[in-house]
Amino acid sequence: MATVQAPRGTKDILPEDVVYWQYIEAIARSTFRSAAYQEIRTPIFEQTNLFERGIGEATDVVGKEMYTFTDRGDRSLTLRPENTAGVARALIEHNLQAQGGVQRLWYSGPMFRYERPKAGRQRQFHQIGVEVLGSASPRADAEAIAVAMNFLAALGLKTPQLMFNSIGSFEDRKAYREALVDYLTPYKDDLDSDSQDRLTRNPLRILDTKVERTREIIQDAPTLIQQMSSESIQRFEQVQQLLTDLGLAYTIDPQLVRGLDYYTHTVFEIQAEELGTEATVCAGGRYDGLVEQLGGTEVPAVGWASGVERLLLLVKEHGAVPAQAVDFYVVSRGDRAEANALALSQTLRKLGFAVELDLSGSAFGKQFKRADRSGAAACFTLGDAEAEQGTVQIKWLASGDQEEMKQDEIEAIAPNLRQKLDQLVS
RNA sequence: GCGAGCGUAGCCAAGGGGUUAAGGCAUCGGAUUGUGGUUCCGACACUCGGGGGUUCGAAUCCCCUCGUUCGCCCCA
Repeated sequence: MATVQAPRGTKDILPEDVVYWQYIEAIARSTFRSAAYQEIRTPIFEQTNLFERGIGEATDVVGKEMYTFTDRGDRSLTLRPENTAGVARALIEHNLQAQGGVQRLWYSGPMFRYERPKAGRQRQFHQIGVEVLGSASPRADAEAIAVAMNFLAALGLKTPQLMFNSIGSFEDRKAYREALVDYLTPYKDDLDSDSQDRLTRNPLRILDTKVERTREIIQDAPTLIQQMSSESIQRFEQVQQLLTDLGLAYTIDPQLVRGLDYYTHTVFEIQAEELGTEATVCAGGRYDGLVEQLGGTEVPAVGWASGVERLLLLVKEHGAVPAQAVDFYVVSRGDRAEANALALSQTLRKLGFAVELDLSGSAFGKQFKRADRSGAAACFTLGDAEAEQGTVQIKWLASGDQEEMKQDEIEAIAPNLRQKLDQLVS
């Protein structure tokens, strides 16, 4: 490409799409407010080792997807590939847990992963997520999931499927990893090459392979739940009970393993069938060890993140986010009238109206055409005659009714204008 | 990172070696020089993502490259 273009896997969000983003963000805000979550904003880049320590060096995200660079001070920095590590870091750094009780936080912003782009997957993408820090209660898990479901429901998504599993404690997983490796090692040569690789790096991921032969082998492999302590199993059952009590339908998916190392116990995904391969619209789980692993005290936590681009695909499909129109459109022609029109626009704006001023200087007919298309309720017209007499024509575009008034009366009749606008809306 | 498809105007597109690159939407101008939503007329790609090659001749064939889409991997 000879001309300039956005980097691969990034996208401009143009005004016609921004209305959808604002819609999603507004619903997120009100959903989180209703559950007493507070917003937190952390840096878009962090020290590289935060992610290495938090997410895990063996993960794909850290191993091959990070945007890492060295700054002028020779520091290794990384554009955040997710935000849980950053929030945990902020919690530690500002001693938020010392304020006692539970920290319920939410965030929204861009994340970066070096991946091959496709529909619903970009290199710069956006996540809205929540983190509940400081509670080990199964109710925290259930609440976080419930809030996620509230959010998706409020967005009007009809078919979110909640997939749910427990991957036990770190100890459970360690025991399971050994059992799994013991079981698989004799079959090593029969495994696909990816899985052979994972046998040493990340054996749990072999479970969700799609390779036929490997699937056959893992059919009879030991299961995680067999290795889980009775406490872990009890915890798993408690969360299930709570979800059931809340009337939330879920499917237990024993194959569900998250890609990041910090998860413990509860893991879940919410999927929307319509999206095909990139169907996961929200994912998360419990991460009891993360804060401690990053050098903080022991802070049990649970959270999730939702991909805004994917939500956007669904929300757009369901249509119907009203474009916001201006209240008034101001049309003018002639030097004095045009100057008056600018001043009038300002007056109206200061009175609280949304006003678009036509700057074209073209024929009144053309300007009216634009007034019509702008969706404004009324058009204010100023020409030579009005400039001469200090008047302005107000035409209500739906009815075609036109009235004339003095320019300096506008302030006085503002309440009437407001009233008319409100009537038109209802 | 691997395999495959696609790339013609702001948008949706036809055209698959022969020279004027269909059509629709949008936009702009006019009919209507101070009054809109309809209608009618007109304008709107020295050029087919970019670079190179084959050919008398390339949007059409070949190579490279960039972007995108689908599958794998992984993931929100």
